[in-house]
Formats: sequence, structure tokens, C-alpha cells
Amino acid sequence: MGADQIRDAALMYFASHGYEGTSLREIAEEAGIKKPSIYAHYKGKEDLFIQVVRYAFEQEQRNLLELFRKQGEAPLQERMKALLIWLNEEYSSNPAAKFMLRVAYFPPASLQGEIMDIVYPFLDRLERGITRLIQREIAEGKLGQLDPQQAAIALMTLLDGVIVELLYAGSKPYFRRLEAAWPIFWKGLEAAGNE
Amino acid sequence: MGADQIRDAALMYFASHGYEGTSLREIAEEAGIKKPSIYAHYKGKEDLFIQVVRYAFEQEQRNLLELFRKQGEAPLQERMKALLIWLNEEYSSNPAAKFMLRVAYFPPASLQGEIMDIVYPFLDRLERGITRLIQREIAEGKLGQLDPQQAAIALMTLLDGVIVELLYAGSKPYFRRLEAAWPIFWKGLEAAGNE
DNA sequence: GTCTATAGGAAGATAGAC
DNA sequence: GTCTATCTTCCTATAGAC
Repeated sequence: MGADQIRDAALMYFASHGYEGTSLREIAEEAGIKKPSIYAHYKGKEDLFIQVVRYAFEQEQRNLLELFRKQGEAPLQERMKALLIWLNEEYSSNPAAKFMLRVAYFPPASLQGEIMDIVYPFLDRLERGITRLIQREIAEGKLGQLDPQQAAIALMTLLDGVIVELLYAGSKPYFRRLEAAWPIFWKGLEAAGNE
Repeated sequence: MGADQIRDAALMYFASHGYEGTSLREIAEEAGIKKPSIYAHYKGKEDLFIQVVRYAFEQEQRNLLELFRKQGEAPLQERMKALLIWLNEEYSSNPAAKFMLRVAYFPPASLQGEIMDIVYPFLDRLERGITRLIQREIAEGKLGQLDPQQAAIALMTLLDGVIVELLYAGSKPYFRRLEAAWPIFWKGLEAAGNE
């Protein structure tokens, strides 16, 4: 089906040039078709963009779920480290990740509402998932008596801080941040639990 | 001089709609002039954009320097808290801040090189400044024997993590993150110094 | 579903009067 | 320096043949 190739080409261009910075001509060229053929699969540029947004967030949610499922009952610190290493591979190789960040932070003005309806629930699910991980860790006595939601929010903050660097500067600076920030953050979590 | 009004109008639009999403017509309207009058002050859209980038980063550097200078010899934790509160006011009211983030993370493809020549030195100076603050804190015995550069990188990570939320979700979620992440992070810094 | 051809409009940029 | 008028180019989108 040609619709998938159009979607993938669109994802690539939208990720690196943004919505307004991408033309349907470029997408068509990348997909190996002529521009008007896009309209046989999508109503127009806005429709194509929204569908790409939906696709990217669904894919990423699936990937995250699979990653967590694979880890089984490993302790929180191991799981987080695996997540952070996975993020590097995912965000370095996969244009969908860069696209998601761009869309979340700087959505095209005309589509902001529709996009937020996709982005917010995704982030809520992620935060709730991390909160549950921490709750379990506390229940098993591996982490002191700290507020699981506070800890989850703090973890999300760390995540964003390193992801932003991954996106901006690449893998090497990302790991530089990770190796500096992670030990300090983890010590803080343990200290907060021993109060 | 009309050049300043054009620059301010451009800053506003570039910040919220991006480079490709902003037209010279919109900027001219906002500045109260006609589109061709822009060319009496700037060579074209690219020139205008680069000059706005330079202006925004110079302003922000000035503001940051003044903030740090005003704080005199206050301890690190107080200074960081003041910085974080200042960030909220700055980023909520000042389009320059949003513009800077957008430009740094998603520069227009055609101007990426020129923009990075402005962004990288700015971030380097910021990291070096924070490193010096921490070194002084250690020298005065207020912080244990931790690696000042590592601590500075970790602090920058926290900064990005909360700024990203400020930009994305606004003041309230920003403080929610700050209140969750800051105590954990600070305990981690203290714990890292007591090893 | 794919194409060629083209409509219709907005973009960046310039010419030239005042 | 500011304007009106205009050029050229590119855009999204549609019509209609195959």
C-alpha cells in the first residue's frame, strides 16, 4: 500500500523540517510518487500530519510497553537504566522520536488542540506507569518511604533533561549528562526514602 | 527607529510560529508598517531571523549575568532557587525565552550552522558559570568533596527538565516538577559529597 | 490509484515614485 | 524610509484522462 510509504516519508520530513517547513512535493519525492497522488490516501496536508502524529505516538507507546514487559520483575534502578539506554538507540535511529518531541513542544498553531488531545494522555500514562513501578519498589522494601508520585515526577524531570540533550546534541553528550546526573539523582531518591 | 519594532514583532511571531510558520506580512502588520519596508532595515527574512537570534541570546546572557551578580555571595541552594523562580517569570512573560528554546532545539534547516555558532558558546558559558559556583561552594566547605563539573552537568539536566515543562505546560506544572525534583536532587548532591 | 495540467493564492523579494 | 505595484516562485489543492 502506498499510504504507508507516504506516512513514513512525511514522518521523516516533518521531524526534521517541521510542519510548515515541509512541502507535499518533498514528501511525494521521498515516497517515489507524484504530489497529487497523496490526495488519493489523505485528505490534505493537515490530515496527513495528524495521522502521522497518531501513528508515531501509538508506535512509541507500543515500544515502551514492550520494553517494560520484557524487563519482568527487575529492580527499578536496572529498569530505568535499560530505559535510558534504549532511549538513546531509539532517538538516534528513529525519526519518530524526534518528531514526537517536536510536535509536543512546538505544534503547528492551527492543529494545536488536536495534537494536545494525543500528547497529554500519552504523558499521563507514562507518569502513571512510572508511579506504579516506584510503588511496587516501595512495597517490596527496596526503596524507603518516599512519595511515589513525587518520585515519579522527579524521574520524568530527569528523563526530559537528558532527552533534550540527546535531541539537541546527540549520543555522546547524552551519556555525559546521564553519567553525571543519574548517580546524584539516585542517591537523592535513596536519601529521600531514609528520612 | 523602526528596526527595533520590526525585531520585536519578529521575535514574537518566530517564537510562537517558528521560522517557516511566520510570514513577513504578519511581522509587518504587527510592527505597523507595510511588508516592503522591512527591506529598508534587513536584507531579507534570513537576515532578520539571525539578527533576532543574536539579540535574544545577548539579552538573555545579560539578564542571567545581572541576576547572578545581584545575588552576591549567597549559598548555592539559594541561588539556584532564585534562578528557578526567575526562570518562571522570564519564560512566562518574555517571548525571547521561548524563542531561544525553539531556535536551539529546532533551528530552520538552512540556518542551522549560523545558529549553532550562537547557541553553543552560550551554553558553554552557562555550564562554566555553574561549575564555578559549585567549586566555590566546595572550597568554602558548604558542599562535600564532589566533582564540580559533574555536579554542574547534573544541575543543567535538572534545569532543562523543568524548563521543558515550563515551556510545554506552563507555570503550575513547572512548580509541580520543581517541588518534586529539587529536594531529591539536592539530597543527591549532599549525599554525593559525603562519600 | 496514478498521472499531467492547472487553478488560485500567498510567499519572499524588487522597482521606483514620493 | 515608506509606500504601491509588481515579479517570480512555490505552495496546497482540484480536474479529469488513463
